[in-house]
Amino acid sequence: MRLVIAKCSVDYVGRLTAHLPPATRLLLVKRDGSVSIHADDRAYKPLNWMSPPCALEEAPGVWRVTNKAGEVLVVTIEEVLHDSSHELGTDPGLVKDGVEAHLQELLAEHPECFGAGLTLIRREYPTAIGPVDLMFRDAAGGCVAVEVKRRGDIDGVEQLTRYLALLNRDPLVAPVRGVFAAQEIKPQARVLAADRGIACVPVDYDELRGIEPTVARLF
Amino acid sequence: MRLVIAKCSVDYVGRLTAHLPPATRLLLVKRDGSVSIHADDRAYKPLNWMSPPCALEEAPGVWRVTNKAGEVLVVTIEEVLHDSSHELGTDPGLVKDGVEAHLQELLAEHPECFGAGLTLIRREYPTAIGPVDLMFRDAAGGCVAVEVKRRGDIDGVEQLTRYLALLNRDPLVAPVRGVFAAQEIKPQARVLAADRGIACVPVDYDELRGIEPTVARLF
DNA sequence: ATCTATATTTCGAGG
DNA sequence: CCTCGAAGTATAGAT
Repeated sequence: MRLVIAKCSVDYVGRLTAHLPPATRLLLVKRDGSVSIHADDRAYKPLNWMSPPCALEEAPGVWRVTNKAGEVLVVTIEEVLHDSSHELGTDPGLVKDGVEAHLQELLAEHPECFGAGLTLIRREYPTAIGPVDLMFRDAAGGCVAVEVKRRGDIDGVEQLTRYLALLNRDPLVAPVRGVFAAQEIKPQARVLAADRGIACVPVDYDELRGIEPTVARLF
Repeated sequence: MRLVIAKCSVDYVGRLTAHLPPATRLLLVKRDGSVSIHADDRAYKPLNWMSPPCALEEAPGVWRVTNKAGEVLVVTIEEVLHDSSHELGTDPGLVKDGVEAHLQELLAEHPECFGAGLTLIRREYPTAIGPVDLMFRDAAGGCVAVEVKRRGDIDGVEQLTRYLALLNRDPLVAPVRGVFAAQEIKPQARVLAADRGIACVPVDYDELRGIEPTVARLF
C-alpha cells in the first residue's frame, strides 16, 4: 500500500465527467492496483477513485489510471508532501453477524412468528424466477411464502408479488399466502402489501435472538 | 489527516456485529473525527469505519470510537509501523456532469426521441405516488409518461408500471402510454416492459448532447 | 462472464 | 427530521 499526500487536481472521464480543483489530498494506491483520492472528511467515500482491475501509469507530475471499460482517471500533481509504501499482506477479512441470512435462519426456527400451526417446508424454496426465502405449510394444507428483509421496502413487496403470482399457478403448493417480514417496514411498502393482500410482520431481531439460547439450553 | 499503519484487530458493534482478526492495516483518522480501516485492496470500501460525527478515545493499544447512536468501533493495536499527520485544509469539492438529471433535461428538449408530434407538459409531473420524470401530450390528445434512467433495470419498469396504473385512472390525462428511456436497457427489463405494453427507447447521451449546440447556435 | 440482491450502503433533495 | 430516490453506487454470490 502506497500513501501519498500531494497537492493535486483530478479529472475523471467515464460513467460521468468529474473534476477536482487543485488541493492537498491523500492518494491511496493499493496492491490490487486500485487508486482512491481522499479529502480530510468522510470516512467511507473517496472523492474520486478507480476500482480494480485497473492500470496506473506514472509519469512525472501526472498519474494516469485506466480500466478495461475505457474509464480514465488523471491525477495532476503539483507538489508531493509525503510518499511512503508499506507491506500489508492479505487481510483475513471481516466476520459479520446480524444480516439477512441470520434473520432468515432465526425465522425458520420460529414459524409461530407468522401464525399458529405452521411447518417449515424449506428455506430458499426454489422457483423459476429465484428462491423464496421461507416456505411454510399451514394447518389447512395451504402454503405461506415469506420474504425476509432487513429493511422492508417497496422492492421487496414487488419481489414477493412476483413469487406469489408464479406459485399460485403451481397446483403442488397453491393456494399460497404471502408474508413480508422485516426489521422495519416502510409505510409505502406497508400500503402496497395491503393492496396486494400480503401480510406484514415486523421482526424484533434482538428479541428473536434472545429466544434462541433458552431453546439451546435444553440440550 | 492522520495515517497509521498498524497490526491490529477490530470489533464493531452497532447496526451489526463484526470482527476483524489481527492483521496489518491502514487506519485513517480524518479531521472530522471519522475513522476508517483499509486493507490493501478495494479502492472504494473500507473494511470497517465510523462515520462522523463520532468521538475517538485513544488509550495505549486501544482506540475506542463511538457515535451518538451508541455504535462502537474498538481497534486493538499490537504494533505501530507508521504514524504521520498531515494538514490538508478544506477541499473545494467535486464538479460532476452526466447524471440522470442532465439526461432528463436533454430528453425534455427532444420530444422527437419518443415519436413525432409530442409536446412537453412538464418535467417531474406530480402524482400521488411520486413524480413522473417526463410527461408529454401526443397529437391524438393522449399522454406519454416517460421514466428516465441511466441504467434501465427491472425496478424502473415496475416504477413506471405503478405510475401508469394510477395515471390511467385520471380522466384528465388518460389514456397514457408508457416509455422507458435509458442509456442501456437490461434484457430482463426489456422483456418485462414488452409484457406491460411499455416502449423502450435506448438513449445515446453523447449524441443527444451533440445535438444541443446546433440548436443553441441559432440564437 | 453475467446477472441478482445486499449494504453498518452514502448522499442529496424535498416535504 | 424523516422519507425517498439515485449512485461513477460497490461488492458478494449464484447462474
